[in-house]
Amino acid sequence: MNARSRRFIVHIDIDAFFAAVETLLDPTLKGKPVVVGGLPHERGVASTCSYEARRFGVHSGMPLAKAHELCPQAVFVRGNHQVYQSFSEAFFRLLREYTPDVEEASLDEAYLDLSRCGHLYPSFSRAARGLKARIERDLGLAVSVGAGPNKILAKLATKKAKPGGYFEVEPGGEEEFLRGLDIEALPGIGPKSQVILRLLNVHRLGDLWGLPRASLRALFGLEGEDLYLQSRGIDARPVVTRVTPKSVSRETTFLRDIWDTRLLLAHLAYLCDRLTLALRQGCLYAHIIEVKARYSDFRTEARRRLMITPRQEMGDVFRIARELFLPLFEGSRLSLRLVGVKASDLVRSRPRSLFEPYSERGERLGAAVGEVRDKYGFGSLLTARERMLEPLYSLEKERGFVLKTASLTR
DNA sequence: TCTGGGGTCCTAGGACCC
DNA sequence: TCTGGGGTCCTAGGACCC
Repeated sequence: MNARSRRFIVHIDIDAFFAAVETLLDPTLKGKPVVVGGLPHERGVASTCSYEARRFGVHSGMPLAKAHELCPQAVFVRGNHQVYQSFSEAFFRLLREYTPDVEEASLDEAYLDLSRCGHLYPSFSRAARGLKARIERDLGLAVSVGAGPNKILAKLATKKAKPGGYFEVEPGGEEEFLRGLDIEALPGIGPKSQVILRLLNVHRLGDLWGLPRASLRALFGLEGEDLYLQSRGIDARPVVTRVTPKSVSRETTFLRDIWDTRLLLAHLAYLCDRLTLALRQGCLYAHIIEVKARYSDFRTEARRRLMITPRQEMGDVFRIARELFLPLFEGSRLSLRLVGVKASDLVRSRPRSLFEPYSERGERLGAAVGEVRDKYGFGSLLTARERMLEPLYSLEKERGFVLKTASLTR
């Protein structure tokens, strides 16, 4: 098969992304264990940690307190998502110079389909290696790159390449490559599925080949079908260049559980404000608004509403969020550790409704508020309700109570 | 150890319709 | 008067990923 007709997928992943950016911004962190996600006494988990921290057994998803216990000398930073966002944008801009067929798998992870660009690259492998070198030079961040005839093989190749390497699964080499991999490596196999598979004495992808398709289907549903195929390196999923996100959400876990309804509503308003800002920036309207509450016992409940007319404005979204939230909260006897709000079933433009006159005033107000905030920061303009949070926030900041988020003043 | 925030996708069950 | 079956929509929740 020549290079022109072969499918060639590249998967690329920035190593320890948030920690790497922090080290770039503050070179004194170089060579030190770095944990991004919060300060050790705060509620939360590590979102990223440097390879130096991993040597102590720290990993992402680990509670901060535990990370501190394992590695007290680590540097703990809260992190700054706006900075990561701008690095991510630069990352994807560079990738799109190589091909328009780029899928944003996350902030720091992408799939590229080079197949359509065969005429540009005499050797796909060389193009992939060149891309890796280019990213590292221009961004100053180490990346791992995997390549293969489809997404699953490219992704697994990247795992093999970590940290900082390049690995390619060549045609014919799939079986040998896959056989010995731990089932944990397969995306989609989380803790729950692992328990089930290990009980069946399935530990490596090769072991999975012994299970009939019907058994996997019975055990895992549609996910089982994927398991059957992906464990054999079969994957027809295309690289998708998505234009519209499926959902947008904002949520906060408080440093201390909250019981005060007024305070909770004020925070809900603040989240709706941030959410609608994101919707406006993306020119998105939501058919579904959902509110989430996590109680002091860690139980989580959500309530959603489907709307015929999609919404974007703060006034509409908050009114609905509040109507969903109050019965949820008042029905429980517990204080809350988390509130969240989510918009989904998103559309690009708002269809005109015959029965609801289009609120030009509301849209213009939203746009104006957005402009001021883009220029002077989110905290430059707050609703009266959000102002309620401010004294409380500054009052208790030193003691590290209530609000972890510094976004109010950002 | 005490459990983030932002996402995607799937499933089960009830309502409703024909 | 005690009753089917299939399809679709909607809600709630959960597994999983980075």
